[in-house]
Amino acid sequence: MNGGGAGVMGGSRRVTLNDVAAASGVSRATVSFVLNDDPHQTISAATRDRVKQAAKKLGYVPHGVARALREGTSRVVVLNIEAGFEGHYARSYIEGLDAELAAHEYVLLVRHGHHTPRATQQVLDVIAPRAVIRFGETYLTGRELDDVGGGWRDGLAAHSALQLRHLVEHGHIGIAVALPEAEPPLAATRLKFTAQAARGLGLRPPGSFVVPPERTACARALQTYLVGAPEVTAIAGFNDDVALRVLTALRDLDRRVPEDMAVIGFDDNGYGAYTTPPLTTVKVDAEAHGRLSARLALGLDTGGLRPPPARVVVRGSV
Amino acid sequence: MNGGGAGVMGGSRRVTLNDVAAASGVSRATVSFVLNDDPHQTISAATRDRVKQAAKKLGYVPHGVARALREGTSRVVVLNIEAGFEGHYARSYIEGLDAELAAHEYVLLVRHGHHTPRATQQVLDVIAPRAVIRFGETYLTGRELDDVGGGWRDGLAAHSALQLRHLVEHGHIGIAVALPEAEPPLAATRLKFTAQAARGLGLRPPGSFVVPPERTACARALQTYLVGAPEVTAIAGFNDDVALRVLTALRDLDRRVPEDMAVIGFDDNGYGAYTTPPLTTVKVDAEAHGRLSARLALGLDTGGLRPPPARVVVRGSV
DNA sequence: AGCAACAGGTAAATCGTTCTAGTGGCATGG
DNA sequence: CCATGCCACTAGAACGATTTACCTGTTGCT
Repeated sequence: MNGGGAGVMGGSRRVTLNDVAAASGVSRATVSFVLNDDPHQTISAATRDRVKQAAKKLGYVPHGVARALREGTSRVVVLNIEAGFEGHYARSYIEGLDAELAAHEYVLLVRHGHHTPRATQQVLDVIAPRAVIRFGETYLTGRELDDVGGGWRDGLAAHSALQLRHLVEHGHIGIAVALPEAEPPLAATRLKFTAQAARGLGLRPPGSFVVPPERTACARALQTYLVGAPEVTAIAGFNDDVALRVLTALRDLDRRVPEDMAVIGFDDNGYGAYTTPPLTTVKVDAEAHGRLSARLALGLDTGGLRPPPARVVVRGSV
Repeated sequence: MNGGGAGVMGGSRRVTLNDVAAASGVSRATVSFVLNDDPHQTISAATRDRVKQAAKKLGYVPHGVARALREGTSRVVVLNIEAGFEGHYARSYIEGLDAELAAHEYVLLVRHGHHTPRATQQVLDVIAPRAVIRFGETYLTGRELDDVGGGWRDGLAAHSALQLRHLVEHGHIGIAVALPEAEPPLAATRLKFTAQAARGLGLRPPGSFVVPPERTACARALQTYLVGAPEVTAIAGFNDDVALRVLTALRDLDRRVPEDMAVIGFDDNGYGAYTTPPLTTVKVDAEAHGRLSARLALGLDTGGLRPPPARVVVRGSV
């Protein structure tokens, strides 16, 4: 541990710009210019080399806090992600975001949970992030995707439509949407999208029902709903969690899937492969979306970044 | 928007200590002393009031970056969490950590994914966090829990033992451990704990097998293993994910659960309630553990914080 | 009176960067 | 010969807090 080579010494004093300046016999300013490749300055090649060598030898690494104080903003991007938005989409989104930011020397930090305005403000004051991304918003609106011509094509709306279309293509007309118990904002939006998609497919807007988490309650809720809606032959889950509960409930009610009732999930969470029958679902690769968010947050060119379309993973439930 | 009342003005200049000082007719230093309740300073009650009033009226909020530069460390704690450690435990751990840190005016930021040393170093340089917690380590060793007399009693070791004990209490002697495909560090440790626990219960160390993610491969692997180990009557999953796959595989192999084979999961992920039979599993409430980590990270007293013991959620699979 | 102790402050250094405003020297042009 | 411009670089002022060292009265005590 703590070998002497390059980099971080254990407890010893920081190597600062001053040290590098002293070691290479120039001023602090010059060092800064060299290391930041300031285009407005002309520095001789010789000096440039000396400075770079010295910096490397001393293991200089800029102090982000000082830099942030001076520049007014740190090289950090914060992602706020509310509880309940986890899932495959979020994971791959974070992955892409992280990778792209890292490529530009930025660090991604994620804030989980329910955020009071006060706490949010504190984050701003404490680390002065370059940008704060609100996962919920981004995901819901797909506005970022709009900016590169995606929008309805690649956003949540498109994915909702894809789910519905798959059911229609398999001959279903009576379709119901299964919603989780508590997720008002997202649920409302997605329901809206689904309704729009239905209109586009020549159907009437699908009805919906809430799936409680408890197993017997779940079966009861489903039965009650189905009694009142005998035309329903397919259920579209708000997400895979809900769809899996529906699958279980149908089994508990002795209805066969997909013969008696088709079920489709949303945002493959990985567990759908292990049920009987396995769950057909919509899978979205959000890695590119994450990268896109990163570039937008940094104000960079989004050059040709086109998220791949979502696709239906056909397993056995429809 | 942007009303004049309390708090954060939209785009206007920051309110600094200087502003407060000017407004209350004292020096910057005095303001700092007052607002930080510096015990080594004596400030008259009158001045104290004036300063506090002015600070409130102007909506002063200390600039964390400047403070971090001066103090050498910011009021941020970073949690590194490697991919593959998600689950109920991690979620509730994060929740507790977040809450406790917030109570002490600290902010929790989470770093996801695979962390190169370089990137990790950058985090340190960029935000100079008060502490960096490595989720994997904390979780594995349970050292923190040791410090309050928990240790083997409340750590991963204890939980592994609990899982095994439940099987033994239900009459099982031939026990096998099901492992995920790729998670070497954690898997090895947990296997070690399980072996120790087995010894403690008078059993020989359980054998283990790997559960591939793909469904048919999964069934094949299980069958192969069981042929070579006919004494096995119960399977302990490394986590719920694995246990659920085992459940599916058993069904695919036409073995009844729990009559022909018992299965128990680990770290209730919520999906176990919806299988047939539903999955019995070990549930750990890590909220308190998170709080504990927070206090330790801040160097505070851990006063009487005792994580509740893990418990077995008995459903139907054993 | 003489002197310490203390209350109630203030000025200025400090953290490590970035960046503006110069500075001295040399070449070019009229 | 002098103005101009460029090259290569430097001094020092920010950024916004904390904190040390010091200052100026007042008391209290002998």
